[in-house]
Amino acid sequence: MAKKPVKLDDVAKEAGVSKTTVSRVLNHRGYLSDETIAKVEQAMEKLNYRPNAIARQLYKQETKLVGLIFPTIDDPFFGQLESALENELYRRGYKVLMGNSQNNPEKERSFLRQLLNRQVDGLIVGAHNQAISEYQRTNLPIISIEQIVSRNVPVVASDNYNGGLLATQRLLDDGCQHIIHTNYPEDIPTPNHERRLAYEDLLRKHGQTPITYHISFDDPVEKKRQIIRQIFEDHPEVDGIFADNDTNAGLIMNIAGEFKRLIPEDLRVVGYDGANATRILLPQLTTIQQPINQMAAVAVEMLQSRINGEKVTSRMLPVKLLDGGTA
Amino acid sequence: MAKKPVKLDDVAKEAGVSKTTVSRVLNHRGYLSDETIAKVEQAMEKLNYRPNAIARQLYKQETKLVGLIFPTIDDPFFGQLESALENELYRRGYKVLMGNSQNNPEKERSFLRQLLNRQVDGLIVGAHNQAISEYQRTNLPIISIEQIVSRNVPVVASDNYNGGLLATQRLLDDGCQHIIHTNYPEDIPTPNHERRLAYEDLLRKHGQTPITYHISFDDPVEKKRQIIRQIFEDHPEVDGIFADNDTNAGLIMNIAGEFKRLIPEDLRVVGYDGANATRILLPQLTTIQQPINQMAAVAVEMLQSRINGEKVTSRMLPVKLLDGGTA
DNA sequence: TTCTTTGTGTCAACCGGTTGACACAAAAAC
DNA sequence: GTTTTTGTGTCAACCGGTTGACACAAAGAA
Repeated sequence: MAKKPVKLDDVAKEAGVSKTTVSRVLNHRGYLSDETIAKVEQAMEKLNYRPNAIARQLYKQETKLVGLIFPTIDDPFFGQLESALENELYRRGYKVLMGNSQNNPEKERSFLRQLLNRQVDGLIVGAHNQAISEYQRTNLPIISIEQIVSRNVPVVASDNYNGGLLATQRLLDDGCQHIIHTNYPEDIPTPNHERRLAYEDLLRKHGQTPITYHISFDDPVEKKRQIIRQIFEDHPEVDGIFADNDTNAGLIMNIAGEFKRLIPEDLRVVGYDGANATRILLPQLTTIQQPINQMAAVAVEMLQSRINGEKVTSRMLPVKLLDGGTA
Repeated sequence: MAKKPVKLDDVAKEAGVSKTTVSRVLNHRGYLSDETIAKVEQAMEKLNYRPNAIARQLYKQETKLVGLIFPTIDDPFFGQLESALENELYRRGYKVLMGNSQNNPEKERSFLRQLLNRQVDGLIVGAHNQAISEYQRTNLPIISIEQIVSRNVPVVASDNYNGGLLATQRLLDDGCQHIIHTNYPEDIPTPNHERRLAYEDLLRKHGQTPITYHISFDDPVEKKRQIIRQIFEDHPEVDGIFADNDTNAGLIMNIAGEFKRLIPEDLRVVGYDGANATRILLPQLTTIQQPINQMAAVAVEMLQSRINGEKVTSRMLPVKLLDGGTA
């Protein structure tokens, strides 16, 4: 039952030529007579020959594989991002090795270590874990998205500071007097953190006191809901919320209902991300839209350059405010 | 600049032993003295040695990679499904090669052809394209999810017929007189199609005329919206809709607003899937929940069995109705 | 003392492709 | 009629690990 797979040699024997000739037919190189090509192709067809990709990779020293390391894929933002990355990479002949770190440093490290063993030609990462030393001492081409990984890894990010300004300004323009912000609980300078800085800077300039609640990206939903309820309990006067992502904005809108707040009459909400899936399910949400597909395209382009041995520098892309009805 | 990567031989030389010994240290096999082990490990550390995974794969004839072929990953259902699959596979020591067919048969075929070249140890597929002959003539272990691929590929599906019954029954119990269904436009017997059959059977049993509108999964959103508007225009009397997925249910709820229908007073809606992301953004939606994580676990378990050379048979998992407020 | 057994490590073949070097015949140039 | 060019194909080394077969020394058994 377990018949051995057909190999190059078998085809060569069947066609009455040498391995080299078959390989040449396969790769269209060197001089071949039409007659020989036909013979070889018939033999391949007859034996249903499939070349062993691993053997080729070993010799060529390239796998045409790119690893993606992100926290999860079950999320509107990351789903769209990885989907766009896969598309761009496929166009350039790369396939994708996907690793979800789940914000588990152990898993991320183990994953990384394996990919570093010449399993991939490059890496695009956006996982939240810092300080994984493996990122430093490798010369595998790496690009990071919306995340600072290491000094020598170029970053693709959207203009988070301006996004924070746009969102906060909109709430101010709406006349909100008590604007609260939710953000990811980190004091380290991630791009996301810029959103908070913009919010705080602008709010202070307008004489309001910034208040930021921390919601971990990977907390279970129920915990997120708890924190949001806490906002309404601690600050019943709140009349504007700038959420650091659309999922949280969605939760806020639901819980506002629990507290009998009408949106946008009693409470205005601005989200962040503007991913496809949330645009479809929550079209009424006003949000800051990141150019997700463009970020993917740029990241892949940069990675390709690095694989080609060129130097690249970090890039920042513009965001825009998308009008729904919630602010 | 382009310093050659360190190889097994270099480590052997550094430690003053043979390749075999280093390989043994690496794989913990055979008799080794503590002294030798220490010497070798020091040498590996000093040279920052990383074993070449490709070379190992070539000899071992296994890659510890599993390919996933699905229409897209930018979708609540598929996002959660692939996320769960990745998790389960990782637990068993497999990494994931992701391919989004985008319902592009060309891409799916090309992808498949490449993976078949001994790039992966197995495949889990849920792409919508039928009749890709490559699926037939390979003896690579394959499991399919919610999709019929080929006679010899076992399927993991949820109980779609019962899901259709539950949804339709709920609308009937609510007293709906004019129930419409949306489904994917295929006449071939996919598991999804069972939802429609259940709807039609049950509706006829209650003396109502089944009406099904077709919405392609991969249509652009605007087209989907058009079709839904058409429903309200063609059938202003509609008072219940059973959507074949939650995204469509979300669109229906939005467009119901355009037509001044209140939910659930004027119109009741039942969705399908109950994925995490939609549960968070649309908690008010009544829907049929597929056991997505469990389906992933079962699929991986089945795949592992097939890789081990055991026979497996298709499995069907139960669904349940989740109460929101829309029906 | 001689014959196992156990510990330690080396040799060389192997996995399945790719390719530079080279052989040889036929056609073209001198 | 040589010499050069062009077309066609083969040989053998190589990519970087893994492992069965085997050599040899030291310890234990007969």
